[in-house]
Amino acid sequence: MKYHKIPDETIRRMPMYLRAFSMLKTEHQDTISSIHLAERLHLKPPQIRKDLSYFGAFGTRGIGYPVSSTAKQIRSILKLNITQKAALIGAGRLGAAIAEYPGFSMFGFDIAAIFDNEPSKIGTKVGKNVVEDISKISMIRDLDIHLAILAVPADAAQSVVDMLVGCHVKGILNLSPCYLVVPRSMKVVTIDLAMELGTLPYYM
Amino acid sequence: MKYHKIPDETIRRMPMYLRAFSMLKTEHQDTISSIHLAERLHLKPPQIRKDLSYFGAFGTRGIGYPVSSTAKQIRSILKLNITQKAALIGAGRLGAAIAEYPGFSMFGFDIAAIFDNEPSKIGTKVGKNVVEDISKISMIRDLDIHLAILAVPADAAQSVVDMLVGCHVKGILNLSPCYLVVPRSMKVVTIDLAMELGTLPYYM
DNA sequence: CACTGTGAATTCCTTCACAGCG
DNA sequence: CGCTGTGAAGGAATTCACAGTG
Repeated sequence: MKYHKIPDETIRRMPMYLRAFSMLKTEHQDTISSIHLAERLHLKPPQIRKDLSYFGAFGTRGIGYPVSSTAKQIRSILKLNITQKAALIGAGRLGAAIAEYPGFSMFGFDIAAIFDNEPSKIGTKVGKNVVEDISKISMIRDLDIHLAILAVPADAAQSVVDMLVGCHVKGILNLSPCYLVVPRSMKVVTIDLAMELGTLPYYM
Repeated sequence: MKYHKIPDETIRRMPMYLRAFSMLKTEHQDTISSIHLAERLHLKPPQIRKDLSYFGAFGTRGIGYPVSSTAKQIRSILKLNITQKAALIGAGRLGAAIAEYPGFSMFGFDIAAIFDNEPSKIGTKVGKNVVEDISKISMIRDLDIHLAILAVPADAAQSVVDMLVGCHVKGILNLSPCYLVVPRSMKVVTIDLAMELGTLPYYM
């Protein structure tokens, strides 16, 4: 295919595809057509074919996509073929839930450090990590971590982000309901539970 | 303005606007222009003007939008002017984090019941509610609750949803990484943390 | 005059329709 | 034949540009 800018929406769907292919693999299915994959994911078949074709021709005509090798391809496109270390900031209830969330490992994420500012939490174990004092946040740089998950109160989020900039963090998953000011080199994804819930009554 | 279908993306942004206007109100600002609001929200001014204009002419030319009355308008558009009761299914770590999440009240949400299937959790207090046995899920119908938040393991999610259909639930915020089969009358929003995190390394 | 409100233009994304291939 | 891969068509959302107004 000749040059095309890859739509952001396509990138957003790639992890969906990765999850689907991973699950198919555990089901010992070795190929899947765009039609059947579309059914699973509530998408249209041409959508899937076009999305995947941006990155190459992974499928076999007449058959479909080989599960195992396509999963591997997607993993390397998303740079999830190498373990991605992430730091978790905030060891409250939400932080603890995230630390023990089993779903990250399928994508190759590893929570490699946890920080909090509350003395009573520092030194306790959350998931597999011991909570460190936020003042030791430069550990993130030393450990060569480039991803952070923010599970702190909204009014603390920006000041934590400013620290993370200095630690060479490149991507943030922000769970606070607030807008973060970051350098252009940093990518932020914000998830705001209340906002997502806020659209539902409109449709009911 | 003549008839226009309102874009889904506009609906998705409305809670953002509501949050922004609510915050402006607590800051005692009484008007805001689309330019300044756009700066706060990292959007473009015409986007905001167009979004709001789908629902009417809330602004004052030469001045901007009146904070208090626009907030009220958005709240009623989203049907958040009346308290929306929600049931929380799953009282694990994630469920507990959600039960105590302070952000829901700004949007008028009230977690009115919590359910779990684990005997050790039933009867304990999480947030302001006592955890009920999932077998009592029909309480949802009796309490006239039409929203549910799903914080259960992925393999349990579909079976819970099937029960919720019978309870006349109309909207679900699903926090499990899975696709739910629901009747057309039901609206589902799924948030998959790992998937959101999965896009970040690509951009780094 | 400074801003909103809005048709028109543009950009972006999805879907179609079919050529091409195993 | 059945499915992928893909230009082209279509549709949706964003942005522009400016008329309209307090």
